[in-house]
Amino acid sequence: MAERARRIPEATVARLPVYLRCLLELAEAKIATISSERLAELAGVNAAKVRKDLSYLGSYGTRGVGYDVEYLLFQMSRELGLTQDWPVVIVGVGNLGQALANYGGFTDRGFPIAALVDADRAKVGQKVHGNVVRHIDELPAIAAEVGIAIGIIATPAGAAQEVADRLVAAGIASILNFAPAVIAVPPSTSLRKVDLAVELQILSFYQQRRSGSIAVGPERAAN
Amino acid sequence: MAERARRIPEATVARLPVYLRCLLELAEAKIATISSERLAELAGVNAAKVRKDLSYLGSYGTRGVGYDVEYLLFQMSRELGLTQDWPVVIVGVGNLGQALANYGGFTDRGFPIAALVDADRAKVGQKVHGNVVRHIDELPAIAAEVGIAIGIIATPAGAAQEVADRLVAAGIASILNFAPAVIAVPPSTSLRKVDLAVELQILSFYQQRRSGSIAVGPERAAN
DNA sequence: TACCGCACGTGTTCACGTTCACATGGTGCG
DNA sequence: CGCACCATGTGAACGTGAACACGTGCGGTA
Repeated sequence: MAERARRIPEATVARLPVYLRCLLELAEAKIATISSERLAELAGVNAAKVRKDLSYLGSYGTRGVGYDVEYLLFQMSRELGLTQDWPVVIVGVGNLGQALANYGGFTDRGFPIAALVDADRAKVGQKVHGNVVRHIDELPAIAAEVGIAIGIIATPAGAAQEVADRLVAAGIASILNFAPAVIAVPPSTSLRKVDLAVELQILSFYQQRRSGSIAVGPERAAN
Repeated sequence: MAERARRIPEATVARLPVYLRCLLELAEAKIATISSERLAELAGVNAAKVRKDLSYLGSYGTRGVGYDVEYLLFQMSRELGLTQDWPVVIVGVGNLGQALANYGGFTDRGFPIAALVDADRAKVGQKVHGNVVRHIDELPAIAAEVGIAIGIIATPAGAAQEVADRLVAAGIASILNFAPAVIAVPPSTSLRKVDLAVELQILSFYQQRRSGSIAVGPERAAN
């Protein structure tokens, strides 16, 4: 609602949720104030980066003192859009899809699983973690019913692009892709991907290097 | 074995597995030769980046023609260390751990699940996807038995750091962390993380921006 | 009320990765 | 045998993000 015109670098956006989690832990431990140095330690980055990242949100710290945990939590939640729930639909009720549905960590953090859909009519009607599986053809109807914000693709690679197209057509503008495939979406849609095989292959690369010759490696995760 | 002294940028390493997957598809379709432009399209990047990335591996292309799919596949597999299997241990046999064990996609791609361990003795002895769950205290013994290369942390956040310490102590130098927690490892250890909640919160940020004011968003995933 | 110390906020410097544009050299045709 | 075409490989420009260092302002103390 305010004049939120300031641009936040993508790299910073990716770190905000990590800070948020640290702040939640601090709040739970009844710690009222935190310095950039200490927060940096918890988040596994350096202090200068923390200060710069937080400065994009506004000047919420107090010089000579640090940041008020509760206040920063509030501001950050607001900025990340976590003051409201964002209903999620999971497409694909195979191994991964079911695991995600059963995970539970989503609903807790403001991402309730509003629907499960699958292309296989044999799976339609099954109950997974309290949700009935519906057919993917119903996607537009479901999206309209409950205002679904985010679609999670948990299908085999071959189906991923078509599912993405359907999600976009249903008006869903945020997609998280678990399928091992590159998919294209319009510029107005946000797309993120999680590919387990890719992660393992990256680890394999450095492992290989370590065994083969003089040690070279990335010490820190680069998400 | 060779004088593999050239340094490959981390960003490039993260893209190699994607190229690899595209090449596998091409090989399956009996396509013998591929241009950087076409490969770029498949991988969802631009052609210049493809050429630069591939040039780090060596000069494996032919000017005026393109890249030989089979040959490039071979060279890339070698570079990524995929000519051998890398046994994996999954720590934590909860929802996520079981899903990963059942997934199957790992073994196919050269990352056989060699062991499952958990701290909960009630779970020890259970069978998951053909593997018997063993106690985490046995980790050093298991690691020595089969040469385990990679450890996957699928525990709750609270246990993650201790598990990481134990993996490192057992001589495992590559870790993939699914727990929603920041963990520290020695510089000689490779660490990558996958955090589902973080991914959703990043999507939430852009979704929020889109609803609130003039549309701003990252069109492409940035892994 | 004035001074001192401390931690934030930020302008600057530096390194990395991306993009561009073109020289290079291989292929095939006439 | 030579020429024209074409896609690779790469140096250089550009942009973004990381690291640094210091100015700034607030709180505490005497």
